[in-house]
Amino acid sequence: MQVSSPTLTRQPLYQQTAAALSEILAKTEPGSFLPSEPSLAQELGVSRSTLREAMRTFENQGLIVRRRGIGTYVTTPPKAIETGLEVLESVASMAKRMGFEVEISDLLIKESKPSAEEGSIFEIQPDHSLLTISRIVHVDGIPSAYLVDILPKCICRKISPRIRLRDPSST
Amino acid sequence: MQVSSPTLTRQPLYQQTAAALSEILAKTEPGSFLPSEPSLAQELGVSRSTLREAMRTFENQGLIVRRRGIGTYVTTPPKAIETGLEVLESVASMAKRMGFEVEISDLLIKESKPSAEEGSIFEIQPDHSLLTISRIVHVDGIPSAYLVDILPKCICRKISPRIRLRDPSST
DNA sequence: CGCAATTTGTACGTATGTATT
DNA sequence: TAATACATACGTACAAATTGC
Repeated sequence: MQVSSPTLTRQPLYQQTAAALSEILAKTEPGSFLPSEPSLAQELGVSRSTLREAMRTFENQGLIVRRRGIGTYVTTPPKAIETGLEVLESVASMAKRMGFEVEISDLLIKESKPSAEEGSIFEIQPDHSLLTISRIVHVDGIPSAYLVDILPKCICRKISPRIRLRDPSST
Repeated sequence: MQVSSPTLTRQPLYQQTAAALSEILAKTEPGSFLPSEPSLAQELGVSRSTLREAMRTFENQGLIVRRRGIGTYVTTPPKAIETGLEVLESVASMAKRMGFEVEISDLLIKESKPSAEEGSIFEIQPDHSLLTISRIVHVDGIPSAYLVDILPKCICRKISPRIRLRDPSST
């Protein structure tokens, strides 16, 4: 199960490996484990580093889960979809990884108080603030996704300590 | 500008490097270039691989842009925020990278026809379908973000060829 | 136009750390 | 304790893109 002939280098080896890996994942029962990295690498004829680079994609997408000391198993897919979507990975990073040109436009950040529903989702007090971040992702120039993230302002620091909002009144 | 003493290994070296790099980024004028990877690596006292692993975070966040043959420069931040937020990287991958436990719940995928506004955003025909994907991201068990992605169904295949929707009527 | 220098991207091999069984 | 599996880290080499000569 070699990945490709060494002479054809149109695509990076790790992407070719990802393609081959994709077929293996498709044939693997959800919940069951993949072979170990060394054996998989040997089977595909690539180094372990390259294999791991290829696996990275699927891990980010949440299609596989890797556990130190245990192994790597294929995720049980969510009910609504057959194989994974970008449940974990963002559309932007996914497209970028596949070699497309990615641009962000219409970035908009709003601060607001939670509605009743939002309050129940996040289990926060009504006086806490929510941030709503929306933007449009362009893939190779065409608008391809409209993304909205809603998250408590307090969480924001935890996840991304570098964030610093300007005074909203100045916009 | 060494990253840390070699004996303290509480945190992976590339994360310590990311922290050090973060300070460098903060002191770097937006739009200007960083030193080359070899020199930066030497300055920080780590290998180029480790430095690149550290840079990966910021690249995914869109804080830096790397150009082969040119160099790496710091992004001009969007108007609304002082430093970058997860404009490119999803909340989930960011949190995961920082070592938090990440779970996805309440995944919901709806198919619909575009509204007038949505049609103008995506520049598609009214008979094309839109997919609305929503889910809640839990970081270390607490609900931390509500994410909504809206994208044309036709785009979906391009970005994520592995997606395969089930018959909506069966849900 | 080609050629060389610079810079990031990819790929490999090896060694060691850490978690699980 | 030992064996296994993934995680991290290093060094090296070459490929590919860009710039300047």
